[in-house]
Amino acid sequence: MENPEIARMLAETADLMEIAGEDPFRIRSYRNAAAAIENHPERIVDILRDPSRDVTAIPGIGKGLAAALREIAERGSFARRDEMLAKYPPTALELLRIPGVGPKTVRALWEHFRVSTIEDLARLCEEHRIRELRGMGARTEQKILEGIAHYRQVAGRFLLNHAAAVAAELAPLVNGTPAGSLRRGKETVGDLDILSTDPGAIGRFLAHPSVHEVLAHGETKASARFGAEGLQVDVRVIPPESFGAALQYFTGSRQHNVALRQRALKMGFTLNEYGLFTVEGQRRVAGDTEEGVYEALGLAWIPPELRENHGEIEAAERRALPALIEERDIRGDLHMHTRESDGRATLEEMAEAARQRGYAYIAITDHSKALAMANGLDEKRAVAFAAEVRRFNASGRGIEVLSGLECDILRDGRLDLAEDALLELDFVVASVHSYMNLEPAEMTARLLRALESPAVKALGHPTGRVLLHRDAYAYEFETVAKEAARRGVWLEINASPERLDLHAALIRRARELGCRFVISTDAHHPKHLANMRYGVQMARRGWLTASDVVNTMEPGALRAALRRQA
DNA sequence: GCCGTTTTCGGCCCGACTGTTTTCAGTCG
Repeated sequence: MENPEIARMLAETADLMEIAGEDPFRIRSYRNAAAAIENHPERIVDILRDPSRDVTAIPGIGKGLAAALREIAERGSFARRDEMLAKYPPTALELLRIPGVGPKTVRALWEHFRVSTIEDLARLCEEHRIRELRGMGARTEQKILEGIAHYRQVAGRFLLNHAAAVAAELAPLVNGTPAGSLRRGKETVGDLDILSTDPGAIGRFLAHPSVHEVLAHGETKASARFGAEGLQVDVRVIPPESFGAALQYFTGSRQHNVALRQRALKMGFTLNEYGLFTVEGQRRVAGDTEEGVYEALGLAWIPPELRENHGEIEAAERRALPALIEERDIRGDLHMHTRESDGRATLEEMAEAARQRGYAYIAITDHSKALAMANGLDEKRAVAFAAEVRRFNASGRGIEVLSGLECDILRDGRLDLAEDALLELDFVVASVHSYMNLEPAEMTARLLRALESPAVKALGHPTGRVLLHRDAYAYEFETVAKEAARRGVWLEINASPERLDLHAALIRRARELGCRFVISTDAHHPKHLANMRYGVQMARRGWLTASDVVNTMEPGALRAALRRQA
């Protein structure tokens, strides 16, 4: 059993215990243990198997949880979990994912109505029976229905990093290439397409232990759900002479392909997943490589991230596609957290992980005090932290650390910390974490006011969206982007797979308005630094080149740019 | 449940909003 699976088991048990109304501190222990295990570099089952090792050496694992872990390793579950599952059906966990529905509501639904599925809950709301519960009224029924609608809208879609992880496991197994929205770097993925020319691909795919619920199984295509999360994966076997055409076809997008096929017809060709053929005589013109298909259509090869029919075909015809930024252009990461607030590693550990990635610099940007739940820094701690960073840099560790802060933007647009303290720091990214449903005009004014401070160098996760969970907050993006450009405040492209904020369309628009960008992972753990690839992909989808992105600069140039901003 | 003791108990981040209440419970971050 792998660590993420163990972690999920503990977290689900914690959710069920919360529904049961058990001691909140005990529940937190389960959640802490789940987080510790999820992020642990070694397999927990290996540690358990080794008599010279002690699993309680992991912070957050004590005697009780160690016993539970041994039980999980032995039989795939543990007593507390079994007990909880005897009390509440597993479908109750899904109800918790509806915005506005929490553990107390789930418990009341089960005790009063024996309801634990989304379908039944929706019916109760429609029949106005929720109001039979104490403290619930018509407005609550309406809110729950809205929450269910939102949940259904995002159900069945997966975050980019999840699809990428599945692809990384399956593609080598089937000698395949991932296509589809994953290859285009779209922020969420509905299903995963993998193309292969290996006739044995389908057999090996279906034999994988995490493959279940086979939806289709033929000579050239198999379709199945993968893993506990159930991402649908399609594996297709393609004749080698058609591989390029198939890769093009299955990468999409649909709009891009439609435009490409129209172009082919005008040129006397017909394009499908098997190749590019002459209309007269069906003679094969291209198909073994993607480059060949585009070339035969008079186009430069188009990077997958641009294939949305948003002008890329015209640019490819003029040979005027931008030289898109690449991950290797990135020289540092300017947004990350440590244990000082809600991160899980130390300054030293984050810096070392960044150095191993080949970065020249990072900024440590812990939260500010308004985020009390994250143990955010006040002025005194922020200034002390800057001194600590100076000491670190003086010790010569092969990477330059900038002292920074992710400073909360308060409701009225003021910054959470006093300006003189902020000006002691090298890099301040200002972010909204509260009051996210203000009226658009008020939110716009709030952001404009935050941009006024000379201490603010960047605007963090500028729209506040959380993928599959929460929409962007409403404000006049154009107005704010223009002001950011005028003041030289950079817009963050937050590379966390849960956010990917800004998205492509806004990046492109902001660039037209003169903005510059910083791509940042918002890492809370060393392993999150690897999420940079998703931010770069989002920047590519926004047509950015390396010169649009400030953290492609060498350290000296970046320092100079930061001074100019002040 | 874990942890760190002032070492076997007591503390463990908390403030604000919403919808329902008439003093508060539930949810969220």
